[in-house]
Parts: sequence; structure tokens; C-alpha cells
Amino acid sequence: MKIIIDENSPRPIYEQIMFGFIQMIAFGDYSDDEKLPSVRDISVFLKVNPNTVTRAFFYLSNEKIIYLKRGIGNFVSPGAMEDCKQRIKSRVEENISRELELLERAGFNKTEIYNLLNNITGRAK
Amino acid sequence: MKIIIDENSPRPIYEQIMFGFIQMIAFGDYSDDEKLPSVRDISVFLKVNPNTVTRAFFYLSNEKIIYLKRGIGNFVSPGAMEDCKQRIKSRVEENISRELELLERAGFNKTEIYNLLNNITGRAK
Amino acid sequence: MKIIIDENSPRPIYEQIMFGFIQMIAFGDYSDDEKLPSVRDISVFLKVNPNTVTRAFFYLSNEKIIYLKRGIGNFVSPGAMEDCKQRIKSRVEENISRELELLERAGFNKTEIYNLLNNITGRAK
Amino acid sequence: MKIIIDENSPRPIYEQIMFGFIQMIAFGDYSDDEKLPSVRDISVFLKVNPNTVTRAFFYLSNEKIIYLKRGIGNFVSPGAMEDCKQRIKSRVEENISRELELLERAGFNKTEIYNLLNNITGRAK
DNA sequence: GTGGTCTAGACCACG
DNA sequence: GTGGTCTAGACCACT
Repeated sequence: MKIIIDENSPRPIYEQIMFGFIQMIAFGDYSDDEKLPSVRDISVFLKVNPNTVTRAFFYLSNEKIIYLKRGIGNFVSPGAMEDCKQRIKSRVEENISRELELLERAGFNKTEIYNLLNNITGRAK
Repeated sequence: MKIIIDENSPRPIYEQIMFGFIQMIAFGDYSDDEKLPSVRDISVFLKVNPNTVTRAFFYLSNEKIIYLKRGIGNFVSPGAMEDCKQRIKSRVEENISRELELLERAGFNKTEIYNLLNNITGRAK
Repeated sequence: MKIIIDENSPRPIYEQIMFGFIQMIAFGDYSDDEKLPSVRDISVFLKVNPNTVTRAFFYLSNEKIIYLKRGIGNFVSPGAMEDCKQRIKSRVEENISRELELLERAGFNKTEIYNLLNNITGRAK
Repeated sequence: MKIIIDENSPRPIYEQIMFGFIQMIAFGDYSDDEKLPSVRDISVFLKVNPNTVTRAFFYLSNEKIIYLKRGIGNFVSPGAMEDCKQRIKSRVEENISRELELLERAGFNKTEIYNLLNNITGRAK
């Protein structure tokens, strides 16, 4: 369970949980039709109210990333891994595009933008 | 006035306004000690509650980007342009870093990330 | 065995099973005092927890549609066929009435409702 | 406000509220872009917890039947009336179809089904 | 004053 | 033991 809750983040906790599972599924920590931990276990582990976890799971099942078997638990939908990777990819693309646009609108020129990007990826290596 | 309010964005409206001014100042639309439009005019123009504009200005003056002359109006702080460019730059760096980290944690490899970035900057040309 | 379980239906599985037997008895698939399949066989066949089948049978025997001989099995109560047909009929009447009321309350007029009904029965032919 | 909560219904309260608004909008009680009562007011009126109302509104806005203006309230989406009528219609069609199928599978013949339908619509007149 | 989020905790249906 | 629903009530961001 790789989720770490940042209580001070402006993002709601249920969203952090939700995204945590998207990441783990994309990473392959849970495979198709594998059972996820129970709502109660997660809530204890993350020190969070069960309702908050339920909410996260609700969104995930709404998005068909997980499915529910009544009285049994929540399971990873088949094909969810690819779906999650795709979601993350498009989210990232969108956000980076927006950020770069912002630079342009603020008067940064191509070279400056290019350097900035190099800087970031260089650090990451 | 280049600000466009997206009511459906999860970002608060006051923040959109605030950031709009940061952008315009960075771009050079307003120079040092130039008077900004009145709260009232802005609120009418953006079809927004005057309180919301006031809040945006409150934060901006808190950040020393603008200053208030009571009874007269809000003015651009000297040196605000450079300050705003810096703010935008570091914000962008931070955000892009975070997004790239996310890709890594989701199991994307260097090549995939590199291609994705190329894709975005390519499109922007 | 004509029962098909829809795991995704909001209706509980035990109810689907229960209603499946009511249907089969009404249709004449089982006659008075005939032995029903064992809980175990049904649970295997439907890929369902035996408890769930037991619960369905419990309600059915509560309703005097079937009766239990301990250690032997469950049997169709004499006269159950007529009973089941009646149950189905009144259930259907009730439900259709409710649905039509709903249309009225939503502002549909007599003609629209008439057409809608025709449409459905037409299709069914 | 035409909603009446049936605490004993198997349907969750939030769903009853949700459907109540769908009905009222379909009926024309609220028109495009009209503000709905506040969550708090509704919760007081229906003697229900505010969270429950919030949940109903959440689903409605998910379905684009209403939209939210932050800090102001919930509003009817333009075109929601037609949408709601359509939703009700297809729901009703689906349910009635299912009920009639049931009759057939239970061994009722065309004439019996026809009479039953006549009976219901006759009563309704 | 508006809705959004969260906690604490309860009860219930289901398997 | 599993999740679904609900209450009571709190705090917060936004307008």
C-alpha cells in the first residue's frame, strides 16, 4: 500500500486515495480481478474515516476502474491497468501543456522554455 | 484585460483573477506604479462578485505584487514584473516536476516520458 | 434450471433465485410435492454462495411456496403453482401502476402514455 | 416541493430525493437556470441530514441535470426538462417491458396479459 | 449563506 | 466480514 495522505494538501483526501489506487494499478501492484483491501482495513491503515475510503472507491467504480461484488469486496476491473496508465498520461499531458502555455503568455520565449524543461529533466536523471 | 473566468474549473475564481494579473504584469501589460482597473470595473467586466475581486487583490498586495492607495486604487509594485516572471517560472517548474514524477511512479520509463514531452513541445510549435 | 444471475443488478442475488423458482413453479416446471434441486447443486450451478441459496429457500418456505423435509430436501407446496401465478400477477400490476403514475406526475398526457404502452406491447409481439 | 420521503422504502433516501427533483423538473416546477432550494433548506424541510441531500445533488450534477455555482447554489441545467422527461420515459419503458416479460415467462398468454393491462389503464382513467 | 469535505459512529443487507 | 446508507455535527473555502 503505497498511499501517503497529505492532510495539508488542498486536494481532498478521498481524491488522494483514489489517485493512489490509480497509480498502484497502473504500476501493476494489483492485477485484473484481484481483490483490493477492504474499506475498513484501508481506513485503519491510512487513519482515515471509512466513509472517506468508500467515497474514493465509489468514484473508482463509477469510472469502471474497479467493480464491486456485494458482500465480498472490491476488485480490479479487467484492463484497468492500461486504462489507468492512459488516464495518468493524458492528465500529465494536459497539465504540462497548460503550464507551458502559461509561460508563453507570460512572455517567456522558446529558448527560455526549452532551457527550463532541460533543467527539470536533467535533474530527474 | 486578458482574464477569462472558467466557472467550472475547480480553481477558485479569486485565484484565476489573481493569476490573470500576475500573467499580465509578467507580460508587461501593466508597468511599475501603473494603476490597475478598479475592483468595481473588474467585477462588472468579469461578471463576478466584487468581493471575489477584492480577495484576489488582497492576496496580490499581501505578496507585494501590488499596493493599495486608500481611496485611490491599486497599483503595480515597482519590480513586480521580474517578480511575477519568477513566480510563474518556479510554479511551472514545480508542477512539471510533480507530473513527471507521477509518470515514473506509474511505471513509465525514460523513453516513454521523453517521447511524451517531445510530443507536447512539438505540438506547441 | 432457467435462472440467470445478474451480479450487477441492484437486486440481491437471493431475490433473483427466489423469483426464479416462483417463475418456474408458475410455469409448471415443478409440480406439487416435487423435490427441488439441493441447495448445494444449485449453488454450484449458479456459482453462488450456498448461504445465498439457503436464504432464497428460507423466504420461499416462509411464504409457504415450498416446504422442507429435514435431511431430505425442499419440495413444492401443493397448490403453489396457482399461488405463484397470483403473486406474479399482483406484483406486475402493482409495478406497472406505479410506473404509469410516475409518467402522469411528470406531466405526460393520456395520449403519450397510451402510445408508450402500445409501443412496448407492439415490440413484444 | 413535492417530495415525500418514504423511510420504509427499500430505496435509499438520497435516491428518492434525486428522483423527486427529476420529476419536478420534468413537470416544469423548476425551469432552466432556476436556482434550487439550498441543501440546508431541503434537509430541514424533509427532516433529513444535509449530507443526504448533498448526495442527491451530487448525482444530479454528475448527470448534468443541475449545475453548481460555488458559494451561490445549485441551478437547473438548460434543457434539463426534456432530459428528465426522457429519463423517466425510458425508465418506465424498461420497467414495464421487464414486467410483461415476466408474465410471459410465467406462462400467461397474450389475452391474459392484454386484459391485465386494460384493467390497470382502465382503473387509472 | 452556499456547498464540499470529513469524522465518529450506527444500523442494515448481503454472502 | 463486506460495503451501503444515514445521522449528527464540525470546519472550511467561496461568493
